[in-house]
Amino acid sequence: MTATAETLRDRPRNPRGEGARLRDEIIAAATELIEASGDSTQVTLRGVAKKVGIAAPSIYQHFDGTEELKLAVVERMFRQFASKRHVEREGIDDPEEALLSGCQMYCRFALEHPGAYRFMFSHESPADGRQSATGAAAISRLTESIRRCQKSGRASVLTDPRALAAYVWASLHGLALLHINTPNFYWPANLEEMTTVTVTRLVGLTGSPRSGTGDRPRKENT
Amino acid sequence: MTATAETLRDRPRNPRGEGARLRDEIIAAATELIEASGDSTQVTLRGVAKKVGIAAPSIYQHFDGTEELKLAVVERMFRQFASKRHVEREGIDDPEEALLSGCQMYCRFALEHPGAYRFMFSHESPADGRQSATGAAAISRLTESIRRCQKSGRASVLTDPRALAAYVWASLHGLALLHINTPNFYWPANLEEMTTVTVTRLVGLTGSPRSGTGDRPRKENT
DNA sequence: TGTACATCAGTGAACGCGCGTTCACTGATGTAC
DNA sequence: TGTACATCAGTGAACGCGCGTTCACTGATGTAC
Repeated sequence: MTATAETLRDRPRNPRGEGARLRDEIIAAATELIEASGDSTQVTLRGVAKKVGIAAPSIYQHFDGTEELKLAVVERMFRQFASKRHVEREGIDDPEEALLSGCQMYCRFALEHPGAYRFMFSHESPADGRQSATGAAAISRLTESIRRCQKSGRASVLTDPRALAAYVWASLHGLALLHINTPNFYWPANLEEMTTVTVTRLVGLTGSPRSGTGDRPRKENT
Repeated sequence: MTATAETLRDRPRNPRGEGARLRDEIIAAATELIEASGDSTQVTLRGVAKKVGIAAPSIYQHFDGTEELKLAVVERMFRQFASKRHVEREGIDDPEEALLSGCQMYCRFALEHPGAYRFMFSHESPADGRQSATGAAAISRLTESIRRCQKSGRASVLTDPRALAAYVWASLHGLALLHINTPNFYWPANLEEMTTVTVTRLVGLTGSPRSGTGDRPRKENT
């Protein structure tokens, strides 16, 4: 099989002045590799080049090296994540529903992009600075959402909303990651339900008027 | 520096009949490498051999290859973990205190062995089978501990203890892992305190007679 | 007591592989005169 | 309108590296006769 050669021949070179297009293709290919493996060590310049259909050295016209490429990948992932959240939050007025919906979205993203999620929050992620920027935005949104629940009397006001946001984030991270990494564990419920229960208890939600997601036992197995 | 050569010369060969000793040395070296990096890709046969002070092919007398070595490392880590838990649980009668103490121990282990912990529960961990054996034991101990709290009237009985154990485990995992991976995040409290609050809320502890770790706000920042 | 042999605990050289990175290059396209 | 030149978007060969893995080996020690 001369797959590489074929691929190389297949790809038409970008028109003059639009060489930057390749940058996006490279990031996309690297993202796919990470999504597929969940492991950033799989992202090699040669591997990415092969996937894009270019020669490995061509990457150097757009990235200084592997680290810079990985950084770009993580940035893109966080942007995707943020835009997804933006779409999701449209048209939910009820504070409790909004909070739970945001948390569900978080976990759904993790489950739908396990490789990406794993990488975004791993110690390998080169996005320490960027991550805290985008991450800080997400956390402050979560904080706001919790504060709204408290103000409307739907949540316990005993704990500072900023602190609660950290508790919620940490727990959801564990839930999502373990569901991804050890799906064969005997989970008492699916990720969505566990998210609801966890957030409800941590934040002390008093129960939404429409669904009553309070402390009652759900479909958990006995 | 001829460090490698020196190391090789330094190591005396094991007496006849005790070649198996090397096996332990190899596992120990691999464990150190993982603890240092938290990344199993750093565990290479050549790297381990160098650390032990032997030639790389010598490893093949004890392990079939990298995967088998990693499996042995994870097994050892879980054994260490279990023995630590065993020591910890001595002499605590109060059910609530016992539960919280066990959870603290879990998180402390994670914080003290970040690389090991990260690897044990990562998707790279080759211990899918073994992990669920040792892991199942840990979970059933946790379940028992929660059940005892419920029986003594210290915890909400609204949820099945087995389900609660899963909730607790997942949340602690997230807490521990994020404290390890993103220590620079603005955490509202240290890991110990967050563990107490999280477990208390998830399990619905009613407050121990001696310390009152209930829903009251702790030293969280506002 | 001596000696041939088997076993044990490793070694050292070599292989092919994929990797990051460098370097000089190619060929198409726009632009100044 | 023609042509020399600059720029752009890449390429292909080559390098040194560390890796897993193989192979035949070495030298010490126990054991059978």
